[in-house]
Amino acid sequence: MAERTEGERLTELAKRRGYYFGSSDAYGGVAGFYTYGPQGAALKSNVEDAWRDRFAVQEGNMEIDAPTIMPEPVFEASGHLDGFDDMLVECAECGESHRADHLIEDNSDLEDAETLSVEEAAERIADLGLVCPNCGADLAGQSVEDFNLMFETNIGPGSSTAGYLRPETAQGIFVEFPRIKEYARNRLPFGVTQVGRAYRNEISPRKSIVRTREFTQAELEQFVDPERDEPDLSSVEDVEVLLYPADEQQADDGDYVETTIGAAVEDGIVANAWVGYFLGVAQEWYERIGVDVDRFRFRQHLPGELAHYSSDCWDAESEVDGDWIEIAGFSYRSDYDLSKHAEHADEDFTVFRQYDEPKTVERAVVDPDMSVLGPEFGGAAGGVKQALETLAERDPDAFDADEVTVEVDGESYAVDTDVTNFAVEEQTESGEHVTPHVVEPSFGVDRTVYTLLAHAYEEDEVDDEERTYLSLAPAVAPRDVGVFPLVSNVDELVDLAEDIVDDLRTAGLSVFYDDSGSIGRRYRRQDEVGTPFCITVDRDGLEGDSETTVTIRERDSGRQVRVPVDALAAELESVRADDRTFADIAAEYEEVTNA
RNA sequence: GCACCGGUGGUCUAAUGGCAAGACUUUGGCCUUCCAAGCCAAUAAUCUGGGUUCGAUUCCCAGCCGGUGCACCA
Repeated sequence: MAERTEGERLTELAKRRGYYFGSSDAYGGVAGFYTYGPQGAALKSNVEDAWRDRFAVQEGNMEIDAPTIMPEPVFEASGHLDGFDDMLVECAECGESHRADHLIEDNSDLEDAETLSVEEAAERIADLGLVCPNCGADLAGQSVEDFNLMFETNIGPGSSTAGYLRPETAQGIFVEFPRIKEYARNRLPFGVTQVGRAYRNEISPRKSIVRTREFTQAELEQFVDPERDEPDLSSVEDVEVLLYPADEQQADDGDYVETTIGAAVEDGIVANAWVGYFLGVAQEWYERIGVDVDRFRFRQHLPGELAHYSSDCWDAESEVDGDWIEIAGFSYRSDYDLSKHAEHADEDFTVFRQYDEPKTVERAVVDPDMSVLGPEFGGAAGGVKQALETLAERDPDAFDADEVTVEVDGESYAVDTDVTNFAVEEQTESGEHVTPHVVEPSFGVDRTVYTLLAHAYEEDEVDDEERTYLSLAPAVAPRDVGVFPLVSNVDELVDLAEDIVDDLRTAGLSVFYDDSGSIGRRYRRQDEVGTPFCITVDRDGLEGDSETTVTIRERDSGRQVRVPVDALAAELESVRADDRTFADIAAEYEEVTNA
């Protein structure tokens, strides 16, 4: 037992107890896809609900639900098409993989090797006599492989419209921004969330549900005015966090920085206040759902890891089996995403921001006489008009001369200044269009679930016997409570237990009824799936004149208290909602000491 | 994708070129006791395909799945 790693024991338990298992096993299985069993589906759904509550409801944000398939142009705009279309060539000697396009570009005057087909790239490599940069072996004859991490599909019959399964949920939000901003009444800041599946055709899925080809993300896109909006840090400034900044990672004796969100933002460790705000929110949220804070940190991206548009990015990481796994990313993305879509799509991805006072500005304008330009320039007239408008904005002085010259498609056109109707007009501007900046907290739901299970996995000894239990937080545990009659051959006990099951289910709790085998066995069963409480109906609770009582047993400690039947639903709900703890309940009622 | 190792009931293991064994779990029955240990019974497995062989779960090859390392993770 001791030799098996945490991950192996977890995988075994997950399979046996219905948390998750490899999909399509009946057909040999398929790498990178997992099915959540009854417990896992409930746990995951509880995690998603908890995330929704914190990042959508409590923040006053909007949630949308976009399709998982989107047409090709979306990913042309987002950069995923190019970004994923890497050509790799592998060295036969040392096994190292290299970007084929980069190798060719570095060793020839070709600038756009990315546009080559894989066959052409392989030919170039042979022609240029390229060798492996790692070991120097000849790369000629090695096949060049196309790497597209997006799943491609066809939309509709035939194959006219190419589509892709989204590699992240975020694009669904960015693409719909022009309409969503209307729902936000064009006022920044506002946040949009989405919880859903995303797909990446990973080369090598690993580590059970940590790296899969289909996974669930919970993402928030916070749209802010970069010049005006500041987060309200007051609610998180005292939150304590363990930071691992880039410079500490690079230092020989690099160490963590234990600080508070307020101090980290003030000291500039976390450069962006919005990022800092969400780190604080996330820290508290992770704690609440049961992440072990001693095995949790925020790690800053190293300069080399940063996407070129991102000025600061932090990952939330949890420790499992000595490895740190990324469970969320907090990225300042500037206006990159919306600007990209604005370039490619025919919609307005800006928000109109009104000035405090309308401004009067002088603006140079032209109103060319097309009845002259048309006959004179023919088909180029339209282009000339546009060029004149641009010129008036950029260089109004040019219109002081009798004649202005503009270039359209390489041709020069001279226009009589009178014909342009150049004028400097006073205009009233009430505001301006701004492209919002984006702060993106992006959570991996599956990895969060994995972390919760790994951090909840406990083994201890009760009466010299080994016990395995999942110390899951009541807020996310798949089952809220188990209900047992102490023995199954006493009708009174069974009847009352069944009544309690009905009552608790009516109250919205997830209840598991069990009357088979010894009571200890039933407790163990629930311990292993992580049910936080078990209610046992015994004779003692039915005797005497006072109200009927049953015992509630707490999973981690095994402590029991005797609680009136009428109080059960309210007590259990309050614990699930984090309003009370078992200790509060224990203090209020009589503790059972036999056992 | 490469390399190495592995793949037997739900789970963990055993064994075997000739009827595949055990433990735990599960289910039914008995029992009735607050922490998996009682009794009886039942269900349930050799990853897939090809080859060698009279016969393959076993040996060989390929694939699939899993673990580890490398690479990859925009």
